[in-house]
Amino acid sequence: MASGVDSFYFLSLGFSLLQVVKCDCMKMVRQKIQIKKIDNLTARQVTFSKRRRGVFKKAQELSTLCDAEIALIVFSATGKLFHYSSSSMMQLIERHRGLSENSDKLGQPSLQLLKENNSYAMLSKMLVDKTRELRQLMGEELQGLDMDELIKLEKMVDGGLNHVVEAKNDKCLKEISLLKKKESKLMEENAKLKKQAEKSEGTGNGIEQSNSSDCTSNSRGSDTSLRLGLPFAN
Amino acid sequence: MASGVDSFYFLSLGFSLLQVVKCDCMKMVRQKIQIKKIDNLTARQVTFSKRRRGVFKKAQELSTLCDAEIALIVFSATGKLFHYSSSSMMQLIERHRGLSENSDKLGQPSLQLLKENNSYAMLSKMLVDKTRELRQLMGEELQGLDMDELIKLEKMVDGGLNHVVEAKNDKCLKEISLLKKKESKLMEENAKLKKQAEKSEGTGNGIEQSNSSDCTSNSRGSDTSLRLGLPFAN
DNA sequence: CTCTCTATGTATAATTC
DNA sequence: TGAATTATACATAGAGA
Repeated sequence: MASGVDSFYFLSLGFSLLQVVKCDCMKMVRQKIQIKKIDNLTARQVTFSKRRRGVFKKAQELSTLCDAEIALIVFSATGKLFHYSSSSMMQLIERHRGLSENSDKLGQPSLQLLKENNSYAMLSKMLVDKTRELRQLMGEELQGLDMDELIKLEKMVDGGLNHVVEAKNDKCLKEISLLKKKESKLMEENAKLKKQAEKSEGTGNGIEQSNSSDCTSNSRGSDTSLRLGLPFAN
Repeated sequence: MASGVDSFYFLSLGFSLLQVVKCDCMKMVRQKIQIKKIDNLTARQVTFSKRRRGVFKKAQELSTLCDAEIALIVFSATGKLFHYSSSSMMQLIERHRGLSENSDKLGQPSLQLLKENNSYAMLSKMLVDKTRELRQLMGEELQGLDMDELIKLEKMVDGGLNHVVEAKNDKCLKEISLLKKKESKLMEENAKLKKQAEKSEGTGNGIEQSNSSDCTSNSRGSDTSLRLGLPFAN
């Protein structure tokens, strides 16, 4: 209540000031347009270009924000094609066909088409089911479940989590031990080479060559080892 | 120039007034949202339904204003279909097919069938993918994943688990409070009946009957309440 | 056709019922 | 669910380059 009154006063004040300003120096007063074909060709083209971009943007946003699949096809008055689809246009179109009313009307005896549509619809349904299952595992769309089902679901997800963590830890340990092995092997090799280099120090020119060639041939291995090793803080 | 300055003052004044008003009685401050999947399921559904309507409206307006032909297909995350087309969906789709890719025309008589089979195969593939995803969430078929993927998977499953547990706890608490309410109501009733029974004690045979019948009819409710209440140690 | 700029119309996020 | 409300963010008409 109070807020309504307050903002009303504010708006009144705003508008009256605006009016004053307007009388002094404003020329453009944007009209509220009505939705019917724009007469002026140029204006129509400009509007088409602007609004087309707007619609495509909105479609993309909807697809991203809400995890929806969208296909959008636009033909300009001159026949130019613009289109967008969040995934595969063809797939979306076919899915649309499969789900919306019978695509081939008038008793078309296309048995094969019928069959395909049928099994297509079935496949589609399976996909929907799987998707819902997936979403429930991710903790969404849970409102229809009762306590027993929720507990069962929790156990499933918990079990899954355990498996994943286990697999992760295994992989982690394996990678670590593998890298440690590589490390010690390389250190060994390194030490050997250093010794060799010390021996040949007397000749005076063997150092550079052997060092550089060794480095290049081994650098990939040791680099990888170090890079991968760091995150585990060992 | 002058207009710019004027309107700037106006805006300043407006905003400062607005701030004052805000401090007094405004609560809602709309945030600028970023375009990425909305986490909260309810919010996502609400946004989907709002923005979907918005996109469809924009599409219609574009079609009317600029004499364009438009087809729009939207699948919600749950697989529900929404669509619009300014003329015939089929016709637009066919036109799109004809123009978008002239890959294999000329003498291919089963072009349509081919494409349908194609998308059928694609749907099949999607199903396979979803199934694998499902199995991975359950902690199976993990051997192909590297550390990064495993960590990502763990986070996903963990998040899912949290959601499920949360939903379960909510449901549980709700059931408990409902049952407690029932319990107290029944106890009240019970006490009343007991009093009544005491009054009629003079008759000599009313007590037993009323007590026993109350207990049996209420035992299920209170038992459930106790059993469900225990895990939360309250 | 594209881009910019500004003032405005419109869509919509957040919230309540 | 769906329907309001409100304040804000965003889209876009109109004009010019």
